[in-house]
Amino acid sequence: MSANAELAAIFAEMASVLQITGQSPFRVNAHARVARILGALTSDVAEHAPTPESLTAIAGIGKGSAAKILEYLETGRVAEHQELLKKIPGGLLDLLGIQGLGPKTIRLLWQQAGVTDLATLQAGIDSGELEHLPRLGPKAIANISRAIEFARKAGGRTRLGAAMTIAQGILAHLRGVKGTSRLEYAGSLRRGAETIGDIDILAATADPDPLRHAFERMPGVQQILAAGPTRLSLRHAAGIQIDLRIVAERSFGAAWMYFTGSKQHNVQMRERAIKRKMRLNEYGLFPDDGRCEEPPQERGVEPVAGDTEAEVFAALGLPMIPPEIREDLGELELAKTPRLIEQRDIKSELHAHTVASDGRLSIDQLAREAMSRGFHTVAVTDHSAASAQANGLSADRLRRHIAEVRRADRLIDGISILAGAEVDILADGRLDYTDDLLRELDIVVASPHIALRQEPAVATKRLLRAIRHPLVNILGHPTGRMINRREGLSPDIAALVQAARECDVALEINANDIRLDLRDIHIKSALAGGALLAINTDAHAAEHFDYLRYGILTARRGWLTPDRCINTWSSEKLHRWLRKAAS
DNA sequence: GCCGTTTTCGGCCCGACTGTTTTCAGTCG
Repeated sequence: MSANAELAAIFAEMASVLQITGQSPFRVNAHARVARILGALTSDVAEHAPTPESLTAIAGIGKGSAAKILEYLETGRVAEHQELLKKIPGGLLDLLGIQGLGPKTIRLLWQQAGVTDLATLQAGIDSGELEHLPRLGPKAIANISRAIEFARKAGGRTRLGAAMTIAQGILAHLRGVKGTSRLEYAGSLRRGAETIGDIDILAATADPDPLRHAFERMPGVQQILAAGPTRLSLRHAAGIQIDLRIVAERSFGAAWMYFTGSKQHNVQMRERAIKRKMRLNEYGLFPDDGRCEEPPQERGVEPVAGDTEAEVFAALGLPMIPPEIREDLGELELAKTPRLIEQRDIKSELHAHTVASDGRLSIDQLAREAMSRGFHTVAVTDHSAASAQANGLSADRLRRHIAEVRRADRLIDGISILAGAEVDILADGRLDYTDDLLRELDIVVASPHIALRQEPAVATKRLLRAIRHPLVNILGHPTGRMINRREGLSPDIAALVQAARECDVALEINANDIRLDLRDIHIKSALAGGALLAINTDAHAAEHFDYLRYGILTARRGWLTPDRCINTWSSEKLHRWLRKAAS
């Protein structure tokens, strides 16, 4: 783990302990915010010999946190963190993850019933002794019990692609309900986060009842968690919570903005409204008339904006900020939003497999699928020999495969088919094919598949060696991580970026939603460091081309503009770039 | 704990819903 990630974990843990021990919520927030900031930094906090001044220059980090960061960099620990951990049983921190259990209740359970972890909580529920605690009746206990069961079964956050599929199904189901004029997904799903905690759906209708009934009775509903007039919340058999919020059409923009978040972005937006003598909530942006006893929408105050998100942003003097970058990471300081990459900008697929290795498509089928997506170029990049589990190609098989690709390229009009390979980066950084063989290819994607538990320094050296190989064009899924399955490598991204820029190698954003590698903050680092990026689906089947949307969402989260992505280039520019690398 | 075109002290976003409550605390997003 990088210093940034370790420090982020320390601050997050401190926030949790402070919460359970009943400290000021503002102090808790301050720690949580520092954790978030550190986790999203694009450069290593240990670099450039940080000083108290350089650290407090970062918004949200004050003198106290700066001192703790420096203490960690010097000694490898934060004394106050260690002290805090002694104050409560470690198992209590796990309980914060259970839906419906907050810090106050956890403290109550601990101090008055001796609950110290998940096991003692479960025992307390089973024995019935918790029901005698103040504010905890049979219903509350039953809810906690079901939440534990759900957390155990669901096993954490849902992958972006899986959540998107569920959300589309629900939208399709609700779209048929009469009177519903608008229906959209929001939340972290709309922001394109790599994993989704719950699916947020927003609807506008003049007649909420039919919609509420349709939502509660749709297939897969396991438990209704809340069902008010405008907000419903339920658990779905797919192992994810789904929230529906119903608003009037005139509030849709403000509500969509609120429901899309992120939470921290919303806080910043509302504070900005206050500074401008206005008040922002999910019903609209209202002039502040100084009366705060009742919210403005309930007093018939005419909103300044609210129909559309663009209106609300404009009324606050902001450009339309794309959902993917609403993370309170500097987006409100923009005078003009960068033109982020879009799916229609993509004109080539440069990493795809055929039946020659572990794909399901022939060369011909792959080419026609790419053509149907409007691409001018597709690269056939089957696995190299070391990937035996993926039926990787020996040198002889690759030579015959190249000939077949060239033949297909001659026979099929309308797209250029490149002969390439996804060549394994061996544990020491050597490539799995000889230079003579690599020289016969139009494009080389070099990727790590084995030895993915290497120490960061070893991994960095290994990947740098691959980037510096003169015949490599793209570094494929650089960390090899698989979401919810394996962590992958943690190389020094800044070092990879610098080498990639010097060697004119593109770093891949693998669009398969189990990979999404590089991830958003790495993309930001790559942009800051001047490296090129590629967005590839790593298709093994026709439908895998659909992964592109997840690659695009991730790229946008990294603020990627089309010019820096080689897949947006014209055929001429792309092929010139590839030839230049070969010469 | 952090921050400052009203502030170096006194603020710190805003609303929906539930359960155990006779008026609201806790949780969530």
